[in-house]
Amino acid sequence: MTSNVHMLNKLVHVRSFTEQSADEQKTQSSHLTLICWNIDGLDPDNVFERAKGLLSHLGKYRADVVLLQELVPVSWKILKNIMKDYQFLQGSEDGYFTGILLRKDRVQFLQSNIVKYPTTEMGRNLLIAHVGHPLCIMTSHLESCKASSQERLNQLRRVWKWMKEAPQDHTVIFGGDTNLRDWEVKKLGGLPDGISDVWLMLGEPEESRYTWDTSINDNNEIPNSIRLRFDRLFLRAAAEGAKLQPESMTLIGLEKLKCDYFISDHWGILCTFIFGASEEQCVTD
Amino acid sequence: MTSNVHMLNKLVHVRSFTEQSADEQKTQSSHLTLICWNIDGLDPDNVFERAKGLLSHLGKYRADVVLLQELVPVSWKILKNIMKDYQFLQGSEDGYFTGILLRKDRVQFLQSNIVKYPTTEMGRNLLIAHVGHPLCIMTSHLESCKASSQERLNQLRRVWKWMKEAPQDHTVIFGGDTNLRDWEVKKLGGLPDGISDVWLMLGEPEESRYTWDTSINDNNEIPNSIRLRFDRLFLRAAAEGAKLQPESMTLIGLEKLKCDYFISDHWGILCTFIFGASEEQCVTD
DNA sequence: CCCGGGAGG
DNA sequence: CCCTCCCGG
Repeated sequence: MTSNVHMLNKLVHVRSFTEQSADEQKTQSSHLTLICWNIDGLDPDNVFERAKGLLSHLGKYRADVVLLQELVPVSWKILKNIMKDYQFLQGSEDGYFTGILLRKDRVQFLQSNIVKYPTTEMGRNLLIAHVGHPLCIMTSHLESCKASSQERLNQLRRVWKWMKEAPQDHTVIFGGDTNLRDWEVKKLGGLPDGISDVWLMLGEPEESRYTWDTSINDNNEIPNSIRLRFDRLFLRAAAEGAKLQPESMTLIGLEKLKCDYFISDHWGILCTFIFGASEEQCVTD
Repeated sequence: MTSNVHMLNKLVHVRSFTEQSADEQKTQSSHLTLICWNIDGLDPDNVFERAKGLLSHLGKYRADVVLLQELVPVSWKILKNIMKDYQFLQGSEDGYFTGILLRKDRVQFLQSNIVKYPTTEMGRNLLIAHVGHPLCIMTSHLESCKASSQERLNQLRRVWKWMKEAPQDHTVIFGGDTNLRDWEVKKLGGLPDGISDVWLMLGEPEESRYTWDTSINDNNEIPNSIRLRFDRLFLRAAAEGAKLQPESMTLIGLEKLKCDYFISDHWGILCTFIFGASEEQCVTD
């Protein structure tokens, strides 16, 4: 394990994690950037090259907030050893788990919280970080597989409940691998009042619809072409004051590595938000 | 195949199919008796002993109408060769199929009809017989297995439509293996106006609720105890004039054969109806 | 003809 | 982590 970390420290361009581009400085005060990605840490194939690819993306975008799912201890250690300018929060110590990475010079960590799903059979939970602005950042990897729809929807209801009950002065951003099918959200009566799906807010851009797509991604060697929007961001606005508006959403990790694998069987989501006055304020002020 | 029929002709007491009990004569003018049974003709085990058991029951009750599902050509030939006093109508020539058997001295056959289910993947259809009184008799074996719920409900809607649209002077009796779960009927908004579930009309007698019951019936070697009301009778009253009222419903085929098998994995339904004046007539005449 | 799990595509 | 098929319970 330790030698793996050393090897990767050599492989990646550590430089990229400490420098800051001019473009980035230009926008940093008005924007929040976020990456959400299930990195398929359970797949034992081409672990090093895939980790290298992941680090390359994380270093390229230097997002303010990184939400990861299917981390395993070895990948966690690798990231932690290289991304020294991020605060690391993990959903669990062992098995596979989620993580929240907060860029220290951009978001001020205040406190974190782990919420258990009482009936999960896959060890899933909800990881929450309260940070400055104020923001509440959440991630989860909801129960996998079609057959676990009921449990997944239980977990989704719990996520939505926590989003609603977060402090009213906080903007709440949830990002995760929801494993959701559209009919499941419909079954719950659609999104609850006050919670928005960021991809819907952006007008359902077709090019960032499917985050899991076996018509392109053959990491899992699934012969059927199946495309699903498993990975989603939800937003709950703060009650008043400055609001956060989604600005763009693109998918990352779309390129094949030399080993003929993709970084993960999921694409990553790169999303930018813009801090702005609330609509109410625009009208009334 | 032919030798099978000969063997069974020797085995069964053919006598029972031509004699008539005193009790039967007493009630025949006022009552209609019906048997509905999925006889599991696809199960290749103990075919002769099970067929013998079936013939024994059919000879014992000499029902006016017998509705069978999962007949196969060999069982069809056996029954046809022995039950000479019945008119035989079959839903199909090959594979497995449904049949309507009409006791010639009790019900007058007028015409029959086979209605295709356009999207069945299991070759299912609706078999209809118009007989005197006038009655319209229907049977079907709706799409099997939980996974085929959607197709099964399509077929159920079609059955109900045909029941509703039968000539208004006819009483309509449907009996078959519906493979229905209660939640599926609820999903359709319950029984449509004008169509009744005979078991419900009789006050939901607990002892004839489950027609498929692996807690007792081990023909399928299913270790879990699962009880379902797959086999159902529906009734649509004639618009006016004499009505048919359900009187009793009992399950048959509950006893084990010497081979340690039951006749079928389904119990049979034995149902009696009584011809009587309609409620309206009772009040107004 | 139930359910769940495992293999293969 | 898709789906279907098959098998065992």
